[in-house]
Amino acid sequence: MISEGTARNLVVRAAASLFYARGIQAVGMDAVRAEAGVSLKRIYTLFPSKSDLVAAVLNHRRAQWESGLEDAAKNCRTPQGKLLAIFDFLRSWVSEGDFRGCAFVNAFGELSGVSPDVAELSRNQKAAFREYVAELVREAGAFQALTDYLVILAEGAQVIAAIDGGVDAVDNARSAAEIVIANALGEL
Amino acid sequence: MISEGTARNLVVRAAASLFYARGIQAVGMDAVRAEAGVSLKRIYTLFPSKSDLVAAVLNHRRAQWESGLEDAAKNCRTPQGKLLAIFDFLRSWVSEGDFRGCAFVNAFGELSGVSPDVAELSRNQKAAFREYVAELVREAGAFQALTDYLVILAEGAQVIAAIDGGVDAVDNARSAAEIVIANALGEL
DNA sequence: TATACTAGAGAACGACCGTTCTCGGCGCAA
DNA sequence: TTGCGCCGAGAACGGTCGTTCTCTAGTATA
Repeated sequence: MISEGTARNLVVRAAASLFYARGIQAVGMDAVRAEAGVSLKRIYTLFPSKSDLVAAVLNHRRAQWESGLEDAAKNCRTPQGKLLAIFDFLRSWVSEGDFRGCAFVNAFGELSGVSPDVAELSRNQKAAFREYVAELVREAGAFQALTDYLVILAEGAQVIAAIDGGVDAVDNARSAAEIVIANALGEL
Repeated sequence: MISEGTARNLVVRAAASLFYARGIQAVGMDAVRAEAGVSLKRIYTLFPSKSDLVAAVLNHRRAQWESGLEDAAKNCRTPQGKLLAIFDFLRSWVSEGDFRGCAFVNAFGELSGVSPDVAELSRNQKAAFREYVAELVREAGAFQALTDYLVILAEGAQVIAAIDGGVDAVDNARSAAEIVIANALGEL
């Protein structure tokens, strides 16, 4: 039999993929069962309700996002480079083909009106991303407003890339980021 | 009895408000009936299915967005002023209190995976907004990449404002817009 | 081998939703 | 006044979903 940890992973990954592709409410627990290859009974011992599974999926997404960001920043030496690496990471993610926007933005739009938990998880993820950017902006010695400029560009790029279906928005956001970074460092 | 046109308006406005507040799938047709004060039978003669009502709501949202944009631009003489007026319009909308992001972005995140119609209506709205910005950028004599910078800032501001629940993101986006506009006009 | 336990497959259950139908009442034409 | 047609209220229907239950089969232990 599959170990508990493995089963949990299978379920979270299957649910993450299905929720992301079709929306959360459009995916029934039976579809998760079929995709994960884990029985309904098992799923319900791992996650007492669908809401708990949704929360686990969002936590999984957040971990993915954060490790992706750090991987992209790893090879950059300067804070400015790490800030621009955000857009390199976005570019590779958007290029994967099944890109459909930020999972937190989608979940927030679909469920924040009826699920305070989803709303809070989304808020937390955005706050954590903002703090990640803020720290880099401090290291770069730029004024703090740059933080919000870059966060807004990154979120806007994801929205437009999802709806337009191309990678152009990310490249454009990166160009705009270069402009506001240069401006914030007094290089213009 | 209520005239057909009036009933149609009542239904679309009620549905727009409920869909926006709670998400589309979370709102049943019976809730629309209660909010609009129009019988289910009547609703189904006006809109053959819920999908048709969703499409009507999105068209209504698009008209609202476009007239709001034009109202905000009306008092501005220069193209640059009209471009910045986008963020003034966003500011007043976000400040209304029940703001929960762009209805098209929310609908896209919730339904684009299962409804090509919703996906297309969202794409069309974003394309129209982009064209509105592009025309102003042409009039301003700036290079065309500015169009995408501003569109991305506007969308990002809406996402962050929705999740954070404040108006700051819009003000920050406006500041960033001023920087990229000045840059595009060679004023830096 | 016999037994007790466990897990999976899938049926079952209750709730809800989109959509249609029924029924009772109101207005209107002759 | 009488019949006719339209309307709203709400019941009804078929389907789906989240969640639980049943039944069967396999396994480990004594």
